Amino acid sequence: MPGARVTIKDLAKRMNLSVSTISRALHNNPSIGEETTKEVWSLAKQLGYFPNSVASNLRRRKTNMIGVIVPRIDITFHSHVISGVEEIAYKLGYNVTIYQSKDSLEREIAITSILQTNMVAGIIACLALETQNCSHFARFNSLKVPLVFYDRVSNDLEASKVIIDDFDAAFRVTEHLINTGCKRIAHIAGCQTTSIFASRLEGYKAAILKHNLPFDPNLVCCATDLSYEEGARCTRKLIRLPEIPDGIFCANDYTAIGAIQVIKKNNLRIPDDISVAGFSNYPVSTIIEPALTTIDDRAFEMGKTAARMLIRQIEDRDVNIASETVVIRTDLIVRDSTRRQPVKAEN
Amino acid sequence: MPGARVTIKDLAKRMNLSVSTISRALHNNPSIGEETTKEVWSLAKQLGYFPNSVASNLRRRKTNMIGVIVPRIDITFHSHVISGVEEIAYKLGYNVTIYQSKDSLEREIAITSILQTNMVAGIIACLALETQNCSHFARFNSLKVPLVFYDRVSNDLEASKVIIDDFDAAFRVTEHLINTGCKRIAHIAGCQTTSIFASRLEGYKAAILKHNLPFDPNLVCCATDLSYEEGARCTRKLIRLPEIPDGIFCANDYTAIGAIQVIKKNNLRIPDDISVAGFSNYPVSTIIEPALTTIDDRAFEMGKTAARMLIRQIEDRDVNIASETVVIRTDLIVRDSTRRQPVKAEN
DNA sequence: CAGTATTAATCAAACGTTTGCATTTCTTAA
DNA sequence: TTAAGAAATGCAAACGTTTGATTAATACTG
Repeated sequence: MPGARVTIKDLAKRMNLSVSTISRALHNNPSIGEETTKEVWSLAKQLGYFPNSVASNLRRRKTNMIGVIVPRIDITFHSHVISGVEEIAYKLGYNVTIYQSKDSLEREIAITSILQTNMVAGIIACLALETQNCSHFARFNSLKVPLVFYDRVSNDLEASKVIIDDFDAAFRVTEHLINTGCKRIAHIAGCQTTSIFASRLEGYKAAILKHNLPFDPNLVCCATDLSYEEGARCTRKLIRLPEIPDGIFCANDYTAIGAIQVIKKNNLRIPDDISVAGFSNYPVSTIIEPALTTIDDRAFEMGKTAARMLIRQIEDRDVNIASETVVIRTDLIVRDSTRRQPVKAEN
Repeated sequence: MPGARVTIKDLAKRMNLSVSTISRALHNNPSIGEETTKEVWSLAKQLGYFPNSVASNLRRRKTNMIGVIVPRIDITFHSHVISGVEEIAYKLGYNVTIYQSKDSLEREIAITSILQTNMVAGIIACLALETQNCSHFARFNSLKVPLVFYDRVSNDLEASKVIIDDFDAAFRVTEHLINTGCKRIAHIAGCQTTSIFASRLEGYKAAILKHNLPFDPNLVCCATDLSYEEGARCTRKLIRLPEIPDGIFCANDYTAIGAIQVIKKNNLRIPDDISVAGFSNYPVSTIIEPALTTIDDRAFEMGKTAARMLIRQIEDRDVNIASETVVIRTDLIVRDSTRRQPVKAEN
C-alpha cells in the first residue's frame, strides 16, 4: 500500500463510476458530464493518480517513443542533433530514446530489433560508417513505422531524409579559397564509401575545374575517421610535396585543427602561406588560432527538422506521406584561417 | 495482414500449443520440453516474431527504461556522461530515454511526472541550476524507483550519487599553481548556490591558506553560467587590478579559454606572466595555445558508474540497497598553460 | 501394482488502459 | 401520452504478455 500506484480502477471504485467513465473524464471526453469530469479530475489529483502509459500504449497499439540511432553520442555534431530532436519531441509530447551504433553494422542491426520490440512510434537515424546495405531498416516500412535519416542517409530505401547539400557546401568553401587567392588547393577527404564525403570531394573538384585550376590527385588525401591525428598526418604529407599546396580544404573541423597545428609547427603562416578551411563549425573552430573558416552545418536545426518531419509522419499515418527529403541551408563562415590580405582573385 | 505483427498467440495457434507454453519456450523455461522449445524458436524466427515489450512491461509491472535528466545534451560533459550511460545500459539490456531540463526547475518537475507515467525502472539525473529543493524527486522513493544523481546532486534526499571530489580537485590544481611559482592566484568561480562550485572555491581557499599565501577576496570572481564570455569578462577585470594575479584557476574550461584569449590579447605571456588552469578537460583544452592545464573529470566514467549503480539497485530491488555515494577519481592534467621554466617553489 | 515423483503442457487471471456498443435516464416534440 | 432523440454512463472485450495453480501423462520405487 505504500507505493501502490493509484489506477483508474481505484478512482472508479471511490466514485461509484465505471472505469470507462473515468477514462473518458480524464480525457475530457465531451460525452461525460461537466460536473463528473471535474470531480474525477479533482479526485485524481487528490489521490495522486498518474496515468500508466505502458497500459495505454498497449491498448492503443502505439507509443510516444522516438528511437534515435547515432554513431556516437559524444560527438559534437550528434549531440547537437539529439538536442534539437529532444527539444521538439518534448514540446510535442514524445519521448526520445537513444542508441549508439558505434559505427558498427552489427550493433545497428541489433538496435533495429530492439526498436521494433519496443514499438517505437518512429525512428531518426544516422547510418553507421560500416553500413552499406540498409535492409535491416526495411522492416519498418511494413510495420508502418516512419523513418527519418539524417546526415548519413541511405538511398536504397524508401525513407525521409534531412541532409545538407554537401556538394554545394564544399563547392562554396573551395571557391572561397580560390577567390582569396589560392591556386593549389588540397583536400583532406573522408571515407569515400560514405556519400557525404564523396559529395564533398565532388564539390571540391567542381570548384577547381570551374575556375580552370588543374586538378591534381596528389593533393587529395583520403582519411578514414577524419580525426585530429589524421588531419595532422595528411598535412605532414602535403607540406612535404615538391609543390606545396597554398590551401587545404578539410572534410571536417577535427582534421582542419590537426592541419593548422602541423602547419604552425612547421613555421608556415596561416593564411599567408597556406589557407585552411574545415567543415561543421564545431565550437573549437573559434578557439583555434587562427580561427577556422568552416561550414556551419546547423546540427541543432537538423535535429529539430528531423523530429518535426518524423512526428508529422507519425501523426498523419493514414495519409501516408511519401518520403520527403529536406536540405538544410548551410552557412560559410569566414574566419582568419582564410582571411588573406586583400588580394584580387588574380595576383 | 501486411504489417500485422506476429504475436505469441499466432505461434500458439500454428503449433496447437497454448500461449503459456510458447511464452515459456521463448524464455527457455526448463519446464518445456527441449524438442518443443526448439520448434517454437524456429517457427518464431520463420514467422518473424518479435516480442512486444510493451505488453511484457505491463504484465511484469516494470520496464527496462532508464530515464536520464540532463541540463542540456549538447554540453560536452553531459554528452559524455550520457554516452557512458548508454554504453552500460545497452550491454545490460536497458534502454535510455533522455530529457533536457534546460536548467529549469519547472521543466525538471514536468519531466519527473513524465518519467513516472512512463514507469521507468530507474533515473539518472543532474539537477537543474535552478533546483534548490528536490521534493519532486521524493515520489520515486515511495514508488521504489531507484535514483542516482551525478555531478550536481541533492543532499536533502535519500538517493545515490556519483560525484567527483571537487574540493580535492580544486585543492590540487591550486597547489600545483603554487608549486610552479604562483603567489597571487585568482579564482573564477561558479554559481555558489551549486555545491560543486562552492566546493571548488573552498578547495582553492584551503590550498592558498595551507601554503600561507594571503587570501584576497578581490581575486575571486563569481560567474553565473561559466561561459567563455564570462571567463573573458572576469579576466579583463582581474588584469586591471592594481596588483595583477600571476595565476588563475577557472571553475571550468570554457572560462579558462576565455581567460587565455584575453590574456594573450593583452600581451601578457602564459604561463610566464599568468598561469591558467581550468576544470573538466574538454577536448578544446588540448587545442588552445598554450594547452590548458586542467582536471579530468572523467565524464564518461561517471556515466558508466551511474548506470552500473542504478542497474544494480533496480535488479536487487528487494535487498533495498541503502543509497550509496561514489566518488570518481579525477586527474590533474598538466599542460603548457602552467608549465613554467623550472623554478623552485621560492624564487 | 499401487502410489508417488517427475515432466510437459494447459488454464485462466492479471497488468491498466481504451473503446465500440449497449443501456439508462431525461427532454422534447407530436 | 408516447415515440424519439439526446445526454450520461456502463459493459465487456481487447491490447500481448506472464505466471501461479492445475492437469495429464509418464516414469520410478518399494
